[in-house]
Amino acid sequence: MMKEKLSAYLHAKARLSEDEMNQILHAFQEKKLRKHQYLLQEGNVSKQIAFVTKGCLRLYRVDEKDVEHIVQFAFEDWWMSDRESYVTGMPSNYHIDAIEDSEMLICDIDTFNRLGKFIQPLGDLMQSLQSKNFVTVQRRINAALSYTAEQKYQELLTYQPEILQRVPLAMVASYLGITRETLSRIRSQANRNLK
Amino acid sequence: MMKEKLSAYLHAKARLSEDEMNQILHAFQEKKLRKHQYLLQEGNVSKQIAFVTKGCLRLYRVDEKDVEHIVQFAFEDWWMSDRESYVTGMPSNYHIDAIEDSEMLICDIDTFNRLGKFIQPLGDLMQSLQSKNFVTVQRRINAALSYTAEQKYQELLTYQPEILQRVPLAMVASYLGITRETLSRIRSQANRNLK
DNA sequence: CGATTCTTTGAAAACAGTCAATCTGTGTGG
DNA sequence: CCACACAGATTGACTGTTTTCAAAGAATCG
Repeated sequence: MMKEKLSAYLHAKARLSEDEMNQILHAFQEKKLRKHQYLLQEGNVSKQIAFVTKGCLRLYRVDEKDVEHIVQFAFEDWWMSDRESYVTGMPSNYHIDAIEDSEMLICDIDTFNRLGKFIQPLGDLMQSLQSKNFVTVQRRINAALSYTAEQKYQELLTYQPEILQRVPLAMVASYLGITRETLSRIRSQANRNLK
Repeated sequence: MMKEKLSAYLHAKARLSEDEMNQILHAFQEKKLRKHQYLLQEGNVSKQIAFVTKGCLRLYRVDEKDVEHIVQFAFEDWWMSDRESYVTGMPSNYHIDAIEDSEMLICDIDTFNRLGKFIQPLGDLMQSLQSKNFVTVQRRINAALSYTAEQKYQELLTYQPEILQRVPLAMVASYLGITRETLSRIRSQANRNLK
């Protein structure tokens, strides 16, 4: 069931032979998390990549004052990993947990990279995802550095409305780098302006 | 002279045969820019990648109020391109110009990618640079979203002091997403605390 | 219901931005 | 060698936005 989802996803995005597809699917393991359960805890070195088939994961950092800062969400058909920890080989500064009951497929990153190297279409797909991700991230930097709270909210509405529809507002605020109170005020003001 | 710099750089970072090295060097063209001259202007589609051999380039966006927001600097031995415009194929929202008299080698991105695909060590190098860049960028997002102006400055001191040593403070401020006045006040206060 | 969890609202405080003036250093032309 | 212009940096007073803290109001779930 989970593997069928990944298979459908890969089928839609890359041209793979039956053999290649099986190789890839074979490398993944199923995993389920209930709401609030962890995939990764701070202090561990992360060597896994997850493909979400159901639910939603979040990647976040906790600062000195115990405030959470969400870096990324991952819904169905999205990939999630702590790339920073993987790249640096250092223990992770991040947590990954499920914000809904979720199902995912897990693969060791080294294994996955090897697959990407030997199976061209998979490598190309990953390359292209990285590029798209880069654009998202760059937009995010721009927003964080130069937008007001209100502009950040508008940008989210424009480019990632699915987040707003799916995630508690307190987490949206954390993702935007503002407080929940500020987000709440912006929204109520935006509503008033509509009328 | 410029090509020797690139050659030395590649030699240090990747194992390339003489033939491969020549292929790569051959794809690049020399270019010089005086201070304030443009490599890329907003509204164009960018298809080039630059390897800086001397001086310093900056990539920046200009907002509705004509305020500049610097996304990235590139000193000697750094790469610079407007990846967003390349990935999306849309006209660029960014400018690239020289903030010192600079020299660089230019290559068409498609050509360069093709080289990376056929010359494994080059592809691997680029992959690894992307990964490192990813970590930098992620740190930048964290800083932008959750740090005070002072913390951002401290982070820059720790992780990218070369920027501080090289670039006018007004540009440092723009890179940090704060005003030059605020940066100035932070610095004078930091000095006072030292005594 | 009762108990979390999530969201909203209000008032005060902190932080950074804006505007305007001044200061500093560097280089150029007389 | 001086004077002036210019770019960059600093300072002060004021304004505005966002955070903080505290409390209360919805919504959801067993």
